[in-house]
Amino acid sequence: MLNRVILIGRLTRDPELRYTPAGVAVTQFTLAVDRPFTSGQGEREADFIPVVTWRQLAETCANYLRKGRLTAVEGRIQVRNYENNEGKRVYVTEVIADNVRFLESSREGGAPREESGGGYSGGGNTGGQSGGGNSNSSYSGGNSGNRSNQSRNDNDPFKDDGRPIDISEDDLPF
Amino acid sequence: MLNRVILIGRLTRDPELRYTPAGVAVTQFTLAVDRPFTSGQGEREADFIPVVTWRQLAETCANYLRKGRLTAVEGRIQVRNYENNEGKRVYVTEVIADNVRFLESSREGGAPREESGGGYSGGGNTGGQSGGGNSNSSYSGGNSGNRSNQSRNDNDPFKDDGRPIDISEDDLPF
Amino acid sequence: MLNRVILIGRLTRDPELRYTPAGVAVTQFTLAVDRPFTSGQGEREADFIPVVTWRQLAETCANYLRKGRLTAVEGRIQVRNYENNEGKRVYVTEVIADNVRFLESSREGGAPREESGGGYSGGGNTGGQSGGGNSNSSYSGGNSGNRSNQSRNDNDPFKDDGRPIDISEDDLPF
Amino acid sequence: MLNRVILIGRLTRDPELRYTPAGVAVTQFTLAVDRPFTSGQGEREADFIPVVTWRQLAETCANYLRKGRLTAVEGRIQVRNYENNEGKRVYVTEVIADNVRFLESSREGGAPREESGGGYSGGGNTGGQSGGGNSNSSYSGGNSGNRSNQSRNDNDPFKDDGRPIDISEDDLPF
DNA sequence: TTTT
DNA sequence: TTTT
Repeated sequence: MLNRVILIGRLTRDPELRYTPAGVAVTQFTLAVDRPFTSGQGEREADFIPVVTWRQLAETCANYLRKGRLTAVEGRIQVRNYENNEGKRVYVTEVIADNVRFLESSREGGAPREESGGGYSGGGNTGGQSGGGNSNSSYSGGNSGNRSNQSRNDNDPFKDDGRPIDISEDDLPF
Repeated sequence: MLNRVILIGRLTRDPELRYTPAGVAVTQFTLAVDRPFTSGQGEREADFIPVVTWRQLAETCANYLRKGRLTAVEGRIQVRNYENNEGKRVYVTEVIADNVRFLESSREGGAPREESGGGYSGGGNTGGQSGGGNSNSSYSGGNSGNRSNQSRNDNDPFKDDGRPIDISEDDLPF
Repeated sequence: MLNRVILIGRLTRDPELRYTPAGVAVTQFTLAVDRPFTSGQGEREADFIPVVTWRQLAETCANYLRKGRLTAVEGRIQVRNYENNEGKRVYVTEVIADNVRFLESSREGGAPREESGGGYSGGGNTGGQSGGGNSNSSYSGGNSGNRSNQSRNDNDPFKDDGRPIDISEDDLPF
Repeated sequence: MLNRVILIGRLTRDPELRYTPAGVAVTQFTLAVDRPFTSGQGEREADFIPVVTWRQLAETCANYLRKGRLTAVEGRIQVRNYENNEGKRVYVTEVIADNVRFLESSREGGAPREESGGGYSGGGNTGGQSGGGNSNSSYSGGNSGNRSNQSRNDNDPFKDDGRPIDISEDDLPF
């Protein structure tokens, strides 16, 4: 009845933009969020949390987010499952974001911006923050609750095999 | 750097209380949280989100929560992983709760209270809400960020096989 | 850049529904939220937090919420200010809710339902939870960030003097 | 029963550190949080939200936060009230923070660091981010729910008149 | 002015 | 009284 998540962390890699067969944009990235304590061995650990955005917000994330950037994400936890090759049910947990804030612009922290062989096909993702400079931009997406992209396991309908995402149109609740 | 989750949903089963070898209480349950929209087929779906509590809060949850009860949970997302029998890395995502609110007392909604063959060994979990009646109780635990219990997959160090949880003491960050 | 509030508490009175001159519905109520600790004198205290909802969500809240009901609210903090009669600036802080969950239906807890002399003019607020029984209902409003209603001080443009709310149309950001 | 706020915004001024008569540190600052929409006149507005931190977290905030810095805050809404000189009840709403994240280090954005005549007496607030550079620091305080500092109105027991805060010891719930 |  |  209520499902709200807020995360601040850094992208572990450049975001991946893909499109459903119907042309709906989906961007996936993983946020490394440091834990607020150290492990028994005194090491600082992090949780690596997969995040999914849809439509306009997906395009914006693909254009402006990069590996290493500090980012705030607001959304809800979604648990989907599918049957893998061995007939075993696999559970995938992701945060479906409806609000993403870019806490670092291109000029500041994070990894150096390498526009090269990114895995995403959004095109035109040059330019960074138009106004540039120190103003941390922020974009927020619609309330679109959604199915989501994830590419960890075999037989995953969202697995990235180079082809468009294979889901029926009417499985998309928008 | 920031990781906050708030959920309201209903327990899918009675909670399971177990103890680490060092005697630390751990309670696991799953919250069914209805999605705020219907699927393409017009069905109302839910996310089933595993929740873990530790120590005093674990005891209280085991004592007062039951299948079907409406419950609010505050915590953080934790992603842990382990290698399964086939040498494959398995990822488990859970909400480590540090605050749980019982939105229904024994008298109200939820499933009827059946004290019988619960899977937990906490003992003495009778009594329900002392004052009972209409006062929704609420208990909050320490800040204990923690390793967690989960019992879906083979080789999971937290899998419930009847024996105490098999983790090294110094893997427990408290 | 990010502003998110989640509250669970009880209504201190029946909600008040009013309309802007343009006919936009606004409902105001106050949530009593118990503090998680006791005061120096050992008394349990509460914060009384004003909540404002707009449009469809306002109508639904006016119809289904009543004094004493346990309620969850999601929204953002808004601070508005105006000059009072003595030329002093007065600050008003409210939670603008975009999501409200009714954690108790009419049958359960809360105060008895007295439809009588309510201060709101929404009309037709009979019926309660259609399906009734144990299913806690929940309604969520649009993303409408908004100016808001409040009736504490003199000269407050939102003060309830029986007449419609006196604000210019183009002060309403929707 | 549940009261959680998460904000990201910029300090409108340097933080103010003070001490209760018992020597407990209290730091107050205001966060400017841009609204996610524009006003009827097309202007981007902000909410100015007062934040209060206590004890160790108060010291850390006074040492490392400065006007203009992008900051994340986690806490709860508190509404306190007192009678002013004219015998009128005044309500003060603040966010009592238990977790503050410094999203910009001294090197990056924000106003230039002017250590001079700050209004706080914490002393030794030199050094900035030790390691400096790109690592955004973050400090989290205890669960201390607390009475709080604020200096807007006459007769406010927390008003800053240069002398220590005038509250009875046993009004401090810790 | 406050809820249970 | 407000930040970028």
